[in-house]
Amino acid sequence: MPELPEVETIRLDLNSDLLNKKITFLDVLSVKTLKNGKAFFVKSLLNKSFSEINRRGKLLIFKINNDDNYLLIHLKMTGQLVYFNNGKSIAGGHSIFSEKKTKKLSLVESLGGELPNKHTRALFYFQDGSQLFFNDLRKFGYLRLVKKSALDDLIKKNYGPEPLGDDFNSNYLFDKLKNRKRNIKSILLDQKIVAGLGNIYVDESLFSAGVLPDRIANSLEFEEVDVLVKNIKRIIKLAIKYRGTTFRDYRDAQGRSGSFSKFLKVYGRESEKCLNCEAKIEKKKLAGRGTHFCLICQK
DNA sequence: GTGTTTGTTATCAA
DNA sequence: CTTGATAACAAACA
Repeated sequence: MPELPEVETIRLDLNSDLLNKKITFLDVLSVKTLKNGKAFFVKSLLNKSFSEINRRGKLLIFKINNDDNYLLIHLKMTGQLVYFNNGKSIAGGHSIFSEKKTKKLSLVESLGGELPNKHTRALFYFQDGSQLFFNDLRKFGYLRLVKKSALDDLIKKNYGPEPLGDDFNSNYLFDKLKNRKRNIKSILLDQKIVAGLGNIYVDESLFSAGVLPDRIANSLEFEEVDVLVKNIKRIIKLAIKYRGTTFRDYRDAQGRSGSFSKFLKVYGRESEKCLNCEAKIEKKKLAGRGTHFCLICQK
């Protein structure tokens, strides 16, 4: 599922390729995917172009040239942004197929054939012939146009610091934890506390920090919080470097493919042997999520 | 038919 | 008011 590193990878790719290209055609195939009225949405974007693409947590923020509105795109669990330009393709987000199944497939095949397909919820055509598809199997993702003031309000209200920001540090997190009785995993999943972590990176960070996911927040010593923060930053940086875990682009010929999957130490390794000790990786449900951990390495 | 997958919000309870 | 826990959303797969 796209978390911060996957969304950041998409952002960087799109930023280098589709800025300032006029939108010559767009269509919304699933009205439910829009948070605005369709007519307003189409009218607001047609013949416009994006001047920059930013990100806050897992939310993509497209700035529009000469316009007050911003286009927000959230991929939620199964959203993808697929960009085609001159035969080269860039895909981002969650694949609807498992990794094993997609390995031998081309991009188009992995998406189930030609685009748009039955999961395409919106599409953009640009002046140079390039195309952007928003696919979302489960329809949790959305596209939304908002004014600057509304954008500022919703970010202030819903988003804590970026994990790689200087304002996300040991003192900050320790302060957030000291009066909380929730488990540490649910705290780290809370976007208001730190914006961008999801199930995979929380499990990985807690494992590397040696902290059990069901530890009560206020039971963590400062030293443990310090180690946790350092590991979150390290893992998020590494995951961005390797273009994310669920992200797959198919430009292997250009040598730009890469995946963080090979660095995963606990996520998806239920009942396999721990990479640090001889114990088996445990899995249980916590905070409503599949949660992976090692009983020996994490205290 | 059942359980599982998870980002975010709504809802309810304490 | 705050906090925390859980259901709901949706679709596909094992």
